[in-house]
Amino acid sequence: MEKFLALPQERQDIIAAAAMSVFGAVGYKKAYISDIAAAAGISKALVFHYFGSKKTLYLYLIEYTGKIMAASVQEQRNTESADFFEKIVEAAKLKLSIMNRYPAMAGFLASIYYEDDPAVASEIQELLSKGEDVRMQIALSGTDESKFKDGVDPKLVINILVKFTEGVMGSRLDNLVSIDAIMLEFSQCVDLLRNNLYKEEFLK
Amino acid sequence: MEKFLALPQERQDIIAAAAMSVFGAVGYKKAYISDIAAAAGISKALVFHYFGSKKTLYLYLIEYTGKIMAASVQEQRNTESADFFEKIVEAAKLKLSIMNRYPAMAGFLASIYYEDDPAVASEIQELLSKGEDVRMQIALSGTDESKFKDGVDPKLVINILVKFTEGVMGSRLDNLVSIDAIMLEFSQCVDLLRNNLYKEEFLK
DNA sequence: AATTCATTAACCGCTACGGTCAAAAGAATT
DNA sequence: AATTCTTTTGACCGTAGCGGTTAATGAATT
Repeated sequence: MEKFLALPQERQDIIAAAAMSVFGAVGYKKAYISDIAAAAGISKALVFHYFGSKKTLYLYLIEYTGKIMAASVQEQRNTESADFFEKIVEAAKLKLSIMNRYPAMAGFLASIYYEDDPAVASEIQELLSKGEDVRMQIALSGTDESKFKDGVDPKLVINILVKFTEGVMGSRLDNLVSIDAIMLEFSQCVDLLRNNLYKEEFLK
Repeated sequence: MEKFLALPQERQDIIAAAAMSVFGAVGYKKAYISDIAAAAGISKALVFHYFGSKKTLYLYLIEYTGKIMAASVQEQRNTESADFFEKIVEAAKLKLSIMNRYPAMAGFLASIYYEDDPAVASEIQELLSKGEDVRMQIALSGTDESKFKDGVDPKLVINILVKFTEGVMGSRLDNLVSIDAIMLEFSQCVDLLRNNLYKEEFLK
């Protein structure tokens, strides 16, 4: 695997993205090295040259994504936005930026959760315990309920925002709209909600 | 295929669900009859006895789901709710009820969209042209903009609701929460939005 | 008991998988 | 330009397992 790590970063990204994409789409067993190689635009033999075996590649990806997730959560902790809506937006921005750099990662991480092939099942638990979902951590942490208008249930607002965010993230998986456009739209929507759900006096 | 159609409905449902689930998860080529048979709790040979070939089974499912979709859209047309929010709720209810009866159908339909195996590619266009997405039809049809408060952009509201709905539907795919609970929560959220985004005089 | 029909285990030919390797194709060095 | 060294691949191997068939099993019907 040293061979692979000696490659220029850009090349590593291409290959890792191809592998994550294929593994994520069909799971460990049905993810064929030939598919991954084709997606990366290299020969099958070269993949084996870099990683030695399919299992090694898979485990490398788990470790790799785990590190990125951990670093992201860390980064999130540093931006201590006070306001509830701001937190949501920050979390979404972070996740979108990750998905921008590693477009296939979300699908890969999701697939790990369901993977049950005995060849790799045991090694998976490790990552799962570490890489908690970013959004939930943010959304569920101390909401300042007093800011909401009377009659507005904060739990429902959280639910709307979480599901809305999931919907936005989901739509990103396929299509071709730019990150910036999505993020702008997202911010506007969140603003609209804040403007109409917060009491007047808390609108900045 | 007459053999299959002669089966009790419940049995047909089990087998169709298993097939949709596997096809939907991994696509036509990597969906093995042995996997489908195992998921349905029957032998591989029996699947061939019912359908003759993998392709026949696949095409049958496309036709089958197409009919259900068409019937649903029809049913939707009959419930002419006047109000925008009500329309959203009605559409979501309809889709949830379909997903309740045919849990694997959403995934299967989604997968059809990306299917590019030459063995079945041509036959797929047929369904795609017919089975337009239910939500969009509803959401984008004549919105009564005048009801919204000043400063509330209806496009953003539609976006929030569509993405929120997608998020709700997506969460349904995995977990075990009951349809009713989801639907109740969903209605509450939509109500909350209406109560805060409509002008006072339109809140019934 | 003979007939019919649903169901399957065992099988067949063949595709294509994971993995190897010798050699082609480039770079770098002399 | 010849030589060495590294990167990359086409062709190959053994084998797992695919789509599909068939003979046999068993339950029900007459």
